[in-house]
Amino acid sequence: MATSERVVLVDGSNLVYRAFFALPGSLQTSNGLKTNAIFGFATMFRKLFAGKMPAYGAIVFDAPGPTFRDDKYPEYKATREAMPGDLKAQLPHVQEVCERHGFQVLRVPRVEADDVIGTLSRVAQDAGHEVVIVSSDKDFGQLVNERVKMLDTLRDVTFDAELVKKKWGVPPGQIRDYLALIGDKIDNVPGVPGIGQKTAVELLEQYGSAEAVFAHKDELTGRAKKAVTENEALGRLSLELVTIDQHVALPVTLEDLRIVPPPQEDLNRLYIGLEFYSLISEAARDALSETEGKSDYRRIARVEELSELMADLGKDAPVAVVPVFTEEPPAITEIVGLGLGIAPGKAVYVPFEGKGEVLGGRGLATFGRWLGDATRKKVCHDGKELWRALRRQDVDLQGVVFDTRLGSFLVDATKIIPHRLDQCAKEYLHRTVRPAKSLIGAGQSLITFAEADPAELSDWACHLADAVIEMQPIIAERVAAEGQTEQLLGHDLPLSWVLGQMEVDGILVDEASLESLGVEFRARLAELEQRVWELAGKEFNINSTKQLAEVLFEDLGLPVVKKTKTGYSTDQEVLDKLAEEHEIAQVIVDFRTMAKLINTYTDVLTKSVYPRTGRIHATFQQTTGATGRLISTDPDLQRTPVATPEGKRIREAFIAPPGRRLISADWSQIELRLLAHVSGDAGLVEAFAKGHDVHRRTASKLFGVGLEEVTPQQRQVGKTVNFATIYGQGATALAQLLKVPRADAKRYIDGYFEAYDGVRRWLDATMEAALSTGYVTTMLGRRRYIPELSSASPMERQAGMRIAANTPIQGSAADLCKLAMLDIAGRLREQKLETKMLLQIHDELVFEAPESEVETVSALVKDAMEHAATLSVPLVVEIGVGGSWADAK
DNA sequence: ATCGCAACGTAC
DNA sequence: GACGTACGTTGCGATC
Repeated sequence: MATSERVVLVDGSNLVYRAFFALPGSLQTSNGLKTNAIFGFATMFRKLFAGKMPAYGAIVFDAPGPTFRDDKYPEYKATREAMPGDLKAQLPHVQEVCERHGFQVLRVPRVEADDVIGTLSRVAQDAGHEVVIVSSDKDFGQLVNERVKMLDTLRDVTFDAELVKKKWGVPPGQIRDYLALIGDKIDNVPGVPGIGQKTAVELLEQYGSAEAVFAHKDELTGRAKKAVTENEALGRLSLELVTIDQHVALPVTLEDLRIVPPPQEDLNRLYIGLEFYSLISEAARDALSETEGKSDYRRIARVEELSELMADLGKDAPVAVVPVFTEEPPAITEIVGLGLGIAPGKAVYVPFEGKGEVLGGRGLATFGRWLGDATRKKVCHDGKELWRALRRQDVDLQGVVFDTRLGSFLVDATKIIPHRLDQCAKEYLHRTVRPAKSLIGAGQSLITFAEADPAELSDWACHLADAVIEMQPIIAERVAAEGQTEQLLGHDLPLSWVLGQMEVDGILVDEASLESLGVEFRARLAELEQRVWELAGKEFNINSTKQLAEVLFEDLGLPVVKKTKTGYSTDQEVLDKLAEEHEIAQVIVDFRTMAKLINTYTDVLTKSVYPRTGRIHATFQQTTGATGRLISTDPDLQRTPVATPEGKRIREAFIAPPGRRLISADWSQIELRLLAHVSGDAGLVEAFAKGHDVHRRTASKLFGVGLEEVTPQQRQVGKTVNFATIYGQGATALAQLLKVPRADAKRYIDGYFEAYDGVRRWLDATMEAALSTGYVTTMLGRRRYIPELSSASPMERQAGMRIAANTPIQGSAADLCKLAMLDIAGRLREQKLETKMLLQIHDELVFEAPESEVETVSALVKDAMEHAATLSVPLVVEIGVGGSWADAK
């Protein structure tokens, strides 16, 4: 028998309809031809060929005229509406797209497309081929087996027998019975009226087939019995209608469907006519890589092969290492396998767990020697994530010489966020990587990577690793061109390991107190809810701003303070105003506060605790914050409440274990000090140099009073105006913030720039430089490009200006903190201290220290943070120590 | 059912 | 028109 080849059978009308409705009608050529359905088809071909060209293929449509089903049941498909004109007009072009991919278009008179596909599928599998049916129609579920899969290209889900069962509740062998029972609205198949999806699944589980259900109708009970007894005839008819005939006579043989790819130029010409410019470049690139030779992807099956592979791996050229996890991080997952990108087009997949032949724990232990060998050079895309996962398997990843994710961030932080591998492959290689969804499904049909098809998984991992090894030199060159190589290799890459350690260590949480806090808050929430309902005179969902607005502004007739894009605003500011009018407003504010604490904090934090350690192991994103700030996710610990008494109680649940203490160290007014430094403003620098209260000083200038005469209210204004500068705020915003007339706010701003004219000059210079170069820089020379500055919209440009004002300050503060973290991590290591750095909250670092180290570490940390950089103003760090995070502040 | 967006609130 | 950087919740309409 010939070797197994791939046969792709496309359910033409299914795809054409779905593309038509899924893609916007705005997709059209300049002369008005709608192209959404055509585009859907064209992108499908790109997806199909992303792996390899199938050997055979056909697109099947229904031929006009009746079929045997219509003879049998005149109402068949009778309810179907005529094809929309916009779609009909696209059909000839769809056909052309198919033909120029080498696919035949089949229409067989008196035979429905389903039966053509069914028959071809049988012929192909009998010949030993692998069949892919492209459709989302559940009818085809009945054809699925070992050799036949069903592909939903729009959702990127491939159905095998297991997924069919998962999705519809019955295995492929029972799909026709299932459909016979429940019917099919679209095709107007009646089914057995009275039997729904749930009952059908139950009946088939018990009896195995529709036929058997009919045979045992007397044993049934309740509604099912009545339904089956009364409608058996309809059920039998339905069974005939939904059964795909796999033995129809066809005017073609499988061999007639062998794909002979027409010249690429033909397709390009067609795409140019249809204005599918993005696909033209794709096609041209695909053609190019085709001429460069086929990719060499393989899979390691035995440990012996592994040893051979490891011999010279990464000795000279670095190797891309791309992990496949059981499920998508950041959930704590295990490593399923590693893709190794050895050279462009050449990759290997090393499977440790999962389906098919795998190397198991012994394989990982063996390969761990290579992973831990610092002399073997590796390239990662997010090495921290790999390092962290390997740590759980007792492997210490060493020898990472480049990280494409960190590199991409330094090339241009904001063009793509958060610099995932798929985004980067698109940006730097113009390559679309196959989405994970296509291997593991989504939603209800979600499986783990360990359960994915081994051949596909291997191919996918090789693709990813290939992308990384091909991206590396491109990104390295761009990083160098931006002058960021030192930043990458000297700061960001080393810092990633420090962050990884922080993530692995995690912060200890007092779960019991968090939970009792939750119970208490919930009780209070219930009371507040009752009170709101009482005052409103009815029960409603207070969380719904829509319902709430209705109650406030329609039922109670309260005055509308401000509006949102879609209706009335009910935010804090509005409620504060309404509190003067009606008691309900304050209760709603309290309700919101309580709901927030429960939903966003107590509940989420409790769920985030990792049972094995009793700790929360958040992730620190290094490539998300546009200014270079670190970002904590899963959970977001940087937003742990601190302002209110209730919020503080949440921080009390973050604790040190017995014999240890938490140390919190935070910079005082880091951003204002940086503003003083970068602007060199004499007054501001002097204020900090002399240790004056800078908010008081600003207030004294604004109000023209002596430092001693500044009232607390005036100082508050000074503080707000100081911050306004950092954020590039205008008079309107400041006025709202201070609740003063806009004219007063304007006077404050003018007064501010009069008092600190160095700041004004710096802002002007920064703006000028930004406008001419298109970017701003931070202390360490990191760049942020600001495309908004050249926008046609004045509003966008204004936003660009604010970004330009803020980024050097916020970004430099981030730089400073990263420097301090690197320094501290190094010193803790050198001095063999047991203290662990756990959290970074932008200007605060939190440590867990043994009692005996508290004094040493406090001094060490203070010193490192205060001398992270030499500025024209002193840096001041405040240290707190306590048993909990709340106490340490 | 699933997805994306709006509104809101929290931190620095 | 409006305050820079973020994350994450709930609700809700649209999608298929």
